[in-house]
Amino acid sequence: MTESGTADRTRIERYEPTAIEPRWQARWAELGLHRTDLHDDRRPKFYLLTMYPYPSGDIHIGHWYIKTPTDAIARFHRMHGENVFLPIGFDAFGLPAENAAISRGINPRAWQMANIENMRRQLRMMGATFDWEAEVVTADPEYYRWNQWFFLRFLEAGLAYRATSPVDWCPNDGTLAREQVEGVDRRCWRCGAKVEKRDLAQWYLKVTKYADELLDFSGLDWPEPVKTMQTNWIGRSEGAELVFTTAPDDHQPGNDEVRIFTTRPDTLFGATFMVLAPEHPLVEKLTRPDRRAEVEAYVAQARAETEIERLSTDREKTGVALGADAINPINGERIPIWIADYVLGGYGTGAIMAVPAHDERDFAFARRFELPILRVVAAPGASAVDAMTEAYLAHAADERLVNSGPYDGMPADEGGRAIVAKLAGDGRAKATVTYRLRDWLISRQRYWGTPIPVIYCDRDGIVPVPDEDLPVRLPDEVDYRGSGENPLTRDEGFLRVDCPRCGGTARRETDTMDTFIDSSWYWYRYLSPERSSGAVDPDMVARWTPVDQYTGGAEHAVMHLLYAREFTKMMRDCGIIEQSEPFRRLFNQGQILGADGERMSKSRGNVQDPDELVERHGADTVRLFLMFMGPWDQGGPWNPTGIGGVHRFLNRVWTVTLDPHGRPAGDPAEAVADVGAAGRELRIAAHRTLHAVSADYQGLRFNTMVAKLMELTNLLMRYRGTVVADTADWDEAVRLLLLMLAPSAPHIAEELWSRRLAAAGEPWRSIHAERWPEWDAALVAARTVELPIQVNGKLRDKVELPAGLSQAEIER
RNA sequence: GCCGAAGUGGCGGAACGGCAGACGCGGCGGACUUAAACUCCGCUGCCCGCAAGGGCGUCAGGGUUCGACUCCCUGCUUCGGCACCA
Repeated sequence: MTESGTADRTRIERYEPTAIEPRWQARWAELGLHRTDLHDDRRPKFYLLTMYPYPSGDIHIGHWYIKTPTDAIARFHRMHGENVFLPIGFDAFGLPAENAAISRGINPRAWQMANIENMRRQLRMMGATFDWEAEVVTADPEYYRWNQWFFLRFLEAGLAYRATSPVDWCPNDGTLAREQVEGVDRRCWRCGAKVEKRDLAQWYLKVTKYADELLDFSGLDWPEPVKTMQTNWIGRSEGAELVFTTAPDDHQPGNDEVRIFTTRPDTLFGATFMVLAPEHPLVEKLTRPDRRAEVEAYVAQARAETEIERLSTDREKTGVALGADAINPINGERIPIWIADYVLGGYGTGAIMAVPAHDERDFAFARRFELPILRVVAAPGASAVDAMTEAYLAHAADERLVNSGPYDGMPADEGGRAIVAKLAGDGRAKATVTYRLRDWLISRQRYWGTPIPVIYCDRDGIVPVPDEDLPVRLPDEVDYRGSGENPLTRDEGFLRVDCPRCGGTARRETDTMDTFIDSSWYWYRYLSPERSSGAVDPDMVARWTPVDQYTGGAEHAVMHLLYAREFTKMMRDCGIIEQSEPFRRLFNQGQILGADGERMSKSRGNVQDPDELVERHGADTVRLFLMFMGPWDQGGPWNPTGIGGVHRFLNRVWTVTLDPHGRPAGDPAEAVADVGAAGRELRIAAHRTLHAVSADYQGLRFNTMVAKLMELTNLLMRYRGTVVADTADWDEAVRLLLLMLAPSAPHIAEELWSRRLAAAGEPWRSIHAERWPEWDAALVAARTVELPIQVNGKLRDKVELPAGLSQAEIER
């Protein structure tokens, strides 16, 4: 390289990314650079997973933002001698395809497959090293049959069940899981329509069984916000279940048990009324005849309540008295029973004891309906009888029980325990734990999903489809005219089936599964996508999982990322795998918004098409620009202003590599006084850059990684065309620069590497098969430290001192 | 309301408790060019000053420290999540 430079300094080839990128992509495909031998156990494995895309049609720059740094991670780890597996697939079931099919009158499968074909092409343009051999497409019967198979295993294990209860219902998507209802005004996560309640028989997965286990994140390197969100979502709450009984009156005999959940058993003496959820099973029985009309009207209103604006939690409380009383188990006092929508049917026992003195909501309710408020907890010195203007919630260590009979004067905590202990004696109390987390409702009244493999027989009831009859295929030719109602419900060919037990005429379940089922295990399938004898290959799963690094958006913190953990635990409990957690390290990259700061969407017209950028600047520039924009977890509005700077940087890399001796007209080359010192400066800079860049790659800090490569390149530019460019130091710096650039800008690095090899007369070898270089620790360590001398916080002077001095020596 | 994250030049953003503003964009000036583009070089936080130099600066206010963008407290703003969870 060094001697050839002088010969041809005036006319080096220009950097033309579009000329070199397709060539190297083809070459890598030929070489199988991306392909992973999953059976190779001589090298440490690195399972790198990126959330598989939904094939919505076109890729936008947001896909690149997720995927190209992920490819850089893959290449970085390969250069460390690891056996990296970076698979890709498509999340092909789901509503958008079905809607598109309805509006265009084409089959969702055909539409989806065309989209996938297009996305494959666009993904390849990134120059990313996805292992396409491992691809899965969830709408493929050979994939979704295993969804059905899992469902049957869960059914056998008692982890799947059918129940009728009020469910969240979206007019477009049908039923939704609880996580899929968003916001105060309760809208569908996917289509934004308002969600209502409906009573329906639906299939559930018993994920609440894992509530406690899901709270344990030990051994997982996950972002704190995601762990916090999941923890809050699971909502563990310790307290006690207390049993009240109904008092007899003229209209009913009483003595029914009403179980309530409370976190404050210490306030039991302060319970001045009781509130049931409107849907509580005892409402009907307890309602006094003269209250019936009002109660029924309230229940009906509560049922429809999601259609009414629920603008804030501090809207005025509503409720109705049933006209019956309950008996407080601790003191035998009669208190009135009300129903109110602020008590939720699905949480705890659907009933509460109301202690207005010590609960904000109960306080507001008591004020509104003029119910008594009795203080039972007070700080020392506070009056036990004064009128309260707000609920007293404080939980100070020195507060004492008052108005609580024999428990007066006890510290609140201790009093609570004593009350529970007392009532526990005759079975009227027990310490319990309640969770916010609900079982996962997986039934969807949609066509484009995995059919739930059960059959309804008049004689045998619910009959699971036998394993050998899987998959239950989704018919391709269906009539999906109309309002979007599930066409399976009128597809006779699909519906009619013989009962596997009695052989009689039976009907198939027409609901399909939540598509989050598909995404709850796809990374296990990547390990054996063709396997027909089972959903997953247990040996491969044992060897390759948990996933070492997962990358994707944070928007699924309590959806996909929670479902995935739940599903893994269910698979484990069915003996399918041994793992308990799917993803060891998680990174949530930010989201690229449109230039207007809104989510990119075709309808807003703010979508940035990457093809266009690639055509103009090349894939390497686009990749690097996305990494350079800012911290990867940050995202932000799309602003391409700086992309030229990144392109110029790559141009300079091109120039210092191919034309070290050139000097552009107009650039006053300075004479280098001391070549040795300059070379040493270059060497130190190169090794320090390597040290820092390695750490940045490891920590996924790509923006500073690129900045450091720019700095090194700028330094090389300074010595370009001087005698320094003839030194071995220069040559080494360029070599390190290319190696460090290789994971992020793989095409230009490969091109320049090959030219260097050719110039040196060495046989070609891909830069991506090179080992990541090692830095010289002596060069990285600072020889001297500049110590600022400050007086009263102001900089007065600086001294250069050798590193590693003791404090006493410095002070001297 | 509760939980979480974040507030640094004109802009995107850097900074183990130790020279705030790396790197890039934009801007200004210059070289090259018949000219322009490209490329290259220099300057570019704000204020005062011809200059040397000085003052002020990391949302606001307190605190810890020889020293705070960084740690602690209080408040404000923005973004994300939750939504009466007893």
